[in-house]
Amino acid sequence: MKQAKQRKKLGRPEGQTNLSDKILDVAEVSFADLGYAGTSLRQVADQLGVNAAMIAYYFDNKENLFKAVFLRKGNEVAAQRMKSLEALTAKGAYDVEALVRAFLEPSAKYRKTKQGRAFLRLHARLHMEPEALSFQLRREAYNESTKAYAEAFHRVLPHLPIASVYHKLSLMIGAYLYAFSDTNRLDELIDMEKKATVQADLFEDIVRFAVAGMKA
Amino acid sequence: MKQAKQRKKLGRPEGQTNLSDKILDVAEVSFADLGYAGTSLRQVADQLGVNAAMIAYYFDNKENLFKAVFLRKGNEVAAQRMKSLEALTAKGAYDVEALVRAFLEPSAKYRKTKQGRAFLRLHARLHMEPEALSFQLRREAYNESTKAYAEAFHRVLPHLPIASVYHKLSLMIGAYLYAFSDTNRLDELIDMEKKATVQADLFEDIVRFAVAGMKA
DNA sequence: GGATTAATTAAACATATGATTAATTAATGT
DNA sequence: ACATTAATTAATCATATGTTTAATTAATCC
Repeated sequence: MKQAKQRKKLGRPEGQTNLSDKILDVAEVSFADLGYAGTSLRQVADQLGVNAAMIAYYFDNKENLFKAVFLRKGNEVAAQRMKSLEALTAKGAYDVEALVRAFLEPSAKYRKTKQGRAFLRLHARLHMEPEALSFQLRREAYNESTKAYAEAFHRVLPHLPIASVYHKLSLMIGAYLYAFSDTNRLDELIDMEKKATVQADLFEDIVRFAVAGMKA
Repeated sequence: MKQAKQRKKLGRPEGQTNLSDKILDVAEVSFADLGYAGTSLRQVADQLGVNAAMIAYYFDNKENLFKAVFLRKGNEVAAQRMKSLEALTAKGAYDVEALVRAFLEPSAKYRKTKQGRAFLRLHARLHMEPEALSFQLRREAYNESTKAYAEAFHRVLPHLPIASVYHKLSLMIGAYLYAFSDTNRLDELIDMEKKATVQADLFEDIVRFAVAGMKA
């Protein structure tokens, strides 16, 4: 028998709840699956069994919540990319493949958890949206590292004009965004019998594809 | 001085208005720029200076309007892809590059008009959304032609398992979706001085990148 | 231990949304 | 010419939304 929606006790609860982190997690999944406009703050709060005003309490408003969700992991990705690039630079020598791996690895790591995959879906959506907010957030999180990688690629592909390096980098980005978003319907398109063949390694496939594309 | 919002004449207007096509056009831009959930039917109607009930009159409801918008050009793309593939098959011989061109050309053509570019933005968004409606529409529009191309690629790349061909095809799709969506911020990232260098041909860049990736 | 601050709920606000219905006018069919 | 059908507006419905405010309770500070 379904228990009647019991009234919660008023006022501050005992102990600590870590509510603001929980809000980020639930919102991340909702933004990933329903998008920014499709996400209702009330529904996010309901999933946590918490009053909707708590979102405003911790994050002021919807836009700010979205920023917090995106930048939480977005900044991590950018930082790890920069760190790997600096390591390669310090080592003195790198090639196209090393750069491709260093660029993609931070995102690839998120594929291992449910919450990480939600971020990757959200991330892919964000990149296909022309809204000002999306552009602003991507600028804030990624401008620095993307420019650094473009210059690094330019160093190992000196025959290409820098504009062409950016073009290719963005083709690589499109490819991995789609692959990591889990929206490519591969499961639907590949017959079961044939699927066993190559469960191989999606990541290595992407690296091979991107390396060849960059060098072409 | 702003003219007061004048009341429109009641009843059927004289002549014909082609309203249902106009609704599709305006909705296409709105879905592209604001997404499905972010699009308000009232705002679409307002842009046309028409009552919101007209959308229900022609398209029943929002979901149905979205389907109509997407399938209008989505089915065109699929049909053109199939036609090109049949032409290649009839000719007897084709290679990876011919297949890549045949697959991408129908979408590339839409880049020439404002309305076509709106479709490409909408199209890219749709592909990164995990919602059931998106999957259903992509299935309806693209399953047949995508399978046909996968088999054709398999014929010219016989050493690759079919599952791997699908993987690569989907990487190529991710790349072109992002490139044609005009959300890749290339204009922002490439400095003005450097931009003049290669305004070259975005389409040829994509073809080179994708051909190399498929063959890799 | 009393005052202050932090974390929570309940209630309400203003507004926006997708959808439906009834009335109205032009076009079409007979 | 008249009846029917097509295309439109105005008004309304029910509901959902993001946000704000006041009340309430626990934790922390002095």
